[in-house]
Amino acid sequence: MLDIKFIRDNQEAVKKAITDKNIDLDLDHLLDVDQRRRSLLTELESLQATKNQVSKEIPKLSPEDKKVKLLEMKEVDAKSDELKTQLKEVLKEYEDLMAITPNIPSPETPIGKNDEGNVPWSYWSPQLGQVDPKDTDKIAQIPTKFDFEPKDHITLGKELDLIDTEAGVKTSGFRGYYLKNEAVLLHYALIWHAIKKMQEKSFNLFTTPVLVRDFALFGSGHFPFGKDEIYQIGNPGKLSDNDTRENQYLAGTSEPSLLAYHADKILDEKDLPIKMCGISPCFRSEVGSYGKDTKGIYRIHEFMKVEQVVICKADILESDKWLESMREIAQEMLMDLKLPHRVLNICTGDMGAGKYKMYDIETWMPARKNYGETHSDSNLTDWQARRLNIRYRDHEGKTKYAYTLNNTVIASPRILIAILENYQQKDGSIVIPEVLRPLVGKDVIKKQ
RNA sequence: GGAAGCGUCGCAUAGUGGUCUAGUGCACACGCUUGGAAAGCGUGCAACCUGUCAAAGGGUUCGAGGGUUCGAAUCCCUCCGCUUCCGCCA
Repeated sequence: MLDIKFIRDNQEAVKKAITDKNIDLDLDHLLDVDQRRRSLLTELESLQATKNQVSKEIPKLSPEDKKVKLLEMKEVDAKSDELKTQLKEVLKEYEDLMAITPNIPSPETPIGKNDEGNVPWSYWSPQLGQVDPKDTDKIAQIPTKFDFEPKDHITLGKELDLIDTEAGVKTSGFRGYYLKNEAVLLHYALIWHAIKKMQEKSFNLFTTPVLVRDFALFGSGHFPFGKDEIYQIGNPGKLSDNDTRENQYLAGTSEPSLLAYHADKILDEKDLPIKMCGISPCFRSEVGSYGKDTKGIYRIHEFMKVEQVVICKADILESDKWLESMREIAQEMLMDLKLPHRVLNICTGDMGAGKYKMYDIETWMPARKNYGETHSDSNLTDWQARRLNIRYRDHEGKTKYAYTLNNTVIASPRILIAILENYQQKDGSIVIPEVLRPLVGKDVIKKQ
């Protein structure tokens, strides 16, 4: 959500954001609705003021004057009923339009229509370290080299009895899966490694509700844009269509729950930044991507994620700093695992309405012969905080909307694809990344 | 599933039809005081609409909506949310 006053004062910038982010919104229409909203409010409030005034005088009036006044009031009531009806409609439209008005992207954000407009920002491999995105020779050397034909994670998973998608589909439906044996150990080792890291970096740890209310998903910006992506639970025990009790939803990430933890609060500037780390199962319907990634465990309906969220004061420079330090944490995870990866500066068309600046981190997945998205780092400035009413009192005693940011720490089992495929050996075994060996309890996964 | 209660300006609380222009305490900000601090004293401290360079000023808002009434924080109805107790249960 943007401040309506900001929208009025910065129409060109907002229009540009709408165009660059491919949002279906006519800003002039919103401004027109806002104008009507305000004039109706003004008119209604002045009628109310008249009524209040008259009500005060009534007890002092003579019976005749009273009668006259009461007749006048009948007209005022009729008029104000009419205005209320109009206002209700206008307000509904206003709120719907405000909800989809995008945040202004950062000056460093590339302008582009879709993911093809994303710009590589840096590369990393265990051999080369940090690689400049312009150094094409070095970039070509980043992918893991094999002196044999590498297998994909599906084959590896089957041969080593680690992943069973056939049984998963039988039980759960399309995109179902079971993890087995060492894959289970790897899965939880990754999560444990991530949690411990976040605690060392003085993030507060949370297990979060996955079953959440509408407001949390609206607040994070997952509604109304990504509503299809979210599983709706409805009201268990709902008796009829007239039962208007709130629906509940299965969140696709712990971000909404972490943010909603501070909804409707006025924090103290001294308590900022608030660093939160959430661990939760995540559910995604993937309705928009039926044909994509239909094999294996790349695109699945349920997975586990360790997520980082920062709530900081309303300062672009400070929030930029947090975006970078959250990116570094995510990269540190991949460096711990010695996985080649790259950071993309996400363009306007691929970044989502609420975002100010966004990086994706993609990890090398040999069988795809490409990088696959494993992390997503975003600065939303005050766009989410306005929706969730997360404010703080600054050193002058003024209340301001806070800035919010989020990034993945680790999402599993997708990251297992990179581990299994990059760490596979000629003999069909898989070496376990060094940092995870103490947790998994062995060095290599071999065929029985 | 059954029963009862609650929702007031960041927090806590007062207010049960006109005196509410919503009081008080805490927290917070500024000032006075002080060697410095605490305490004390004073002032300020909600959102929105209007107005303005900014302000002053005016107006609306007591979970949401509707009703009764000349007049509602207060009475009635519906909804939303919360709490407690009983039952069932991992």
